Amino acid sequence: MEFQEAKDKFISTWGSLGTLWGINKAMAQIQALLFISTKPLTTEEIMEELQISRGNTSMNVRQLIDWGIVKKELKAGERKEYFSTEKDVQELARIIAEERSRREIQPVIKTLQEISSIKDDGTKNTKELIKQTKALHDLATTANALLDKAINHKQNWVSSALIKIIK
Amino acid sequence: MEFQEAKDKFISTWGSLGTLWGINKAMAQIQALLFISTKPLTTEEIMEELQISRGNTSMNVRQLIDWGIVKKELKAGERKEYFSTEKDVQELARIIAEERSRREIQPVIKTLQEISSIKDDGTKNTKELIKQTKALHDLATTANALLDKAINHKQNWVSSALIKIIK
DNA sequence: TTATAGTTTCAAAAATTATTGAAAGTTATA
DNA sequence: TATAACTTTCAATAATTTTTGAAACTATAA
Repeated sequence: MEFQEAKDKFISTWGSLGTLWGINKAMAQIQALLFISTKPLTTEEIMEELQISRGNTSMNVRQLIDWGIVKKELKAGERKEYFSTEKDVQELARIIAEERSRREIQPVIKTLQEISSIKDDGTKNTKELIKQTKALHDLATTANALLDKAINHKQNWVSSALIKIIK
Repeated sequence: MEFQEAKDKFISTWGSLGTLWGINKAMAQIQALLFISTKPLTTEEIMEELQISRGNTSMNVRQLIDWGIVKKELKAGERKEYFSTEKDVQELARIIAEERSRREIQPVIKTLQEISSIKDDGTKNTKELIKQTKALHDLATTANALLDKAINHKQNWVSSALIKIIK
């Protein structure tokens, strides 16, 4: 496998993974491109490399900035904006986990909480609904706390968590 | 909030969560419906409750069975098939985590492994590609091992893992 | 067998989501 | 303040994904 092939494969693998995570293809591909780039890139360069339109590039770069994964860099004496991504995988994982918790897990926990607090009218169906949503609420809360704890141990959390559990 | 409203809210919350996980809406809603049902349901009942077509119901129930989340039940003297889902949240989480690992994480690990093993031709770009894909490969491998360890501690893994890490 | 009660399949339609591209907007500098 | 260089917006279009529904299929019982 040559460099170009490997690079394309990396970008497309990351791109399709993104879809699975609720991140769109272009957004994931831009991040992938920046992740293996040796220097910050301009909108033009991203468009050229990924063969996507200016509008698409602009919108998705903004979203990556929103997520806190991509940073804008300005070069002295140049009008163009240069973009670069977080290069440290641990930090990248931390940011993604945190955003996902905030955007997805926490709202669900809140809803489960609301549902599980409905008035128990004594019927079998209501009892089952309360019981099962409570169980999910507890699971989600615990899993989220675990994730939260993990992502706040900035350095090497995965390895240290692993060691603790495995042994 | 009354029972019916709570029930609808639960089904739609679970449905939209599913989308985020690469599971389609109907599939997630069927699972949600079964999860709070006090008895196994037939195709007819599912169609009726969720207002979806017969074909849609059939295909998505099959997928849930494939995932190992839903089981078919036959009643003596009846031709109809009844469906029920795993009711224990811990076990449900275990199955979902395991399936996601198998379907998504493991193939990506394999691809990252392939990409990071390309021949180093000494150029800066190749070196960066190798370095970054290796780093991702290591992270994914470790995270996956952690998940694997966790899901194989059938009982109460989340809580016990949490206790170990928090203290 | 044949009728009946059920399930599955799949091409077409509908719904959703992503992408384009050109116009509008912004900002730096001459 | 005018122009050039660049970015953003957004309605229209394209691509993708989901859903439908009717025909094909399967199994049981009379």
